[in-house]
Amino acid sequence: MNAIPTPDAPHQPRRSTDAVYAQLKQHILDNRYPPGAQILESEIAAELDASRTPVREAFVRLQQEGLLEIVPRHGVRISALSPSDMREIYEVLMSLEPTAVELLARRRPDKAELAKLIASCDAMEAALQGTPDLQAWAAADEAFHLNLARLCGNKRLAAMIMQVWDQAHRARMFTLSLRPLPVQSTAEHRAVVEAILAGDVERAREIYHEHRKRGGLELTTIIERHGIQRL
Amino acid sequence: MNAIPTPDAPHQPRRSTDAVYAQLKQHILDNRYPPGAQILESEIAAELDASRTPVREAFVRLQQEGLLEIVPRHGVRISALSPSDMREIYEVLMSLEPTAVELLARRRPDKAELAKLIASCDAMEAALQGTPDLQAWAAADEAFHLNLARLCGNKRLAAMIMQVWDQAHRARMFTLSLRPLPVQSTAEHRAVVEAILAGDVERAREIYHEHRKRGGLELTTIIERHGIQRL
DNA sequence: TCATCAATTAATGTATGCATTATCGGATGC
DNA sequence: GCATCCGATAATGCATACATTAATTGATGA
Repeated sequence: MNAIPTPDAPHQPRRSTDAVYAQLKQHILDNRYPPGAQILESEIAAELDASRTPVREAFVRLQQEGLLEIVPRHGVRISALSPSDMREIYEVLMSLEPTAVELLARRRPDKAELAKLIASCDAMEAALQGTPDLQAWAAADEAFHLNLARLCGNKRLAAMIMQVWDQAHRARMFTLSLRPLPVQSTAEHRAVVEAILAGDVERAREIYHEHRKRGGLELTTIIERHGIQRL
Repeated sequence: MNAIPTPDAPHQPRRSTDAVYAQLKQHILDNRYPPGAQILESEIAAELDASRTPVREAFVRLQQEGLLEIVPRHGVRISALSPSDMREIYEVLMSLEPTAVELLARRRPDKAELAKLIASCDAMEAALQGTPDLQAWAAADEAFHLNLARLCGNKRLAAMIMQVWDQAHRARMFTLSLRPLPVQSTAEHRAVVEAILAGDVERAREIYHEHRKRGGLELTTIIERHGIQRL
């Protein structure tokens, strides 16, 4: 009779599908499967020690996230980003991320709530001291934006930001060493946090919008200058 | 006269998964499966005359779209929207849709390009003449926003708008008869089109933002007044 | 009578087999 | 020599069988 069995303890049973999904996604983000590459169900299945069924389910999930494309009867292809795709991604981020900042700023969070953001700022600054560690900087940058999305209080918004962020991950990593040292970018992050703490919603939004706009421009400039067509 | 396998024209093989997905989605949007309902793989499979495999794939896709939830080992439940979910959805739309309008307006489209939007405006006005036809109005409203998303020139942005729009579909239908006659809303649509034609990017964006803001406020008011918790 | 627990039932998760179809290679004809 | 066609091969799409685990029911004892 009880139609809704609400489990009090949502203990997560290990599903093969989840493991395959997580590893496959990691491999794509790590550029282990290069963009445009065609991959086979059975290869992945053998590699991850699973059958084709969970692999297929993972494929469907990753397709929805835009990380690969399922071409019926042709197999699966890792998504490659064109310059136009990069434009799309940055347009979306320029829309969503300032909104996330605004939502967060409106809540008037205290320093404790922003601890992770502040830590990311510290890490970014540390990464630029002395010999710049671009990998470390990128990781801190990513953590900043991830936590910002999480903190905004809107799960859908957060999920959407993280989705396009993931889509652009490889492109960001690729252009990391081609762009100027992200000193300005680091300062902008710090300024956003301060505007949030000061309760200046409009300023926080504005700084962030400019930050994203500049970042997008920088990236597209690099792409054009190097004539990159797919990444 | 043999069919030469043209690499650029992939004739779409009819996949069972796609059919199951489309029908299942339609049934959810039509409220045939009520929110919160638990559904069984085998039931759907029998109903749509397929095996469980394509049904499961459709489930995964629909979960990614937020229309249902897969609770491991517990089955599948049709998503129910809480007032908080509605807030989230409108926050996302208030962010994305004005951006779509802005992108479209910047392109300086002519009347021909906006034909579908103008037709939707006409249809909305016609639906309010004499005895109001709310169903017809809602269909025209939906067509307007859908085409706007398509026209903005950003596929990712469009997909995101349509996704949350679908999530809110049932709630909109439910509250359709509870809200005041959408005369103001209809006028705002027309005003947006005119601002786009006039090339006034900022005004188009502003009108649209207010339009969405007012719509969200209206809906949340209704939800609160009626004490609706899930829909 | 109620609570607890074991055994049954049933549904999900996974593996595998089968059928369809795309790809590739070779043979044939011009 | 080149294009075309046919057959072999292999990979996907779907169906189904099996394993695992959750829900249910009945029995037992307090």
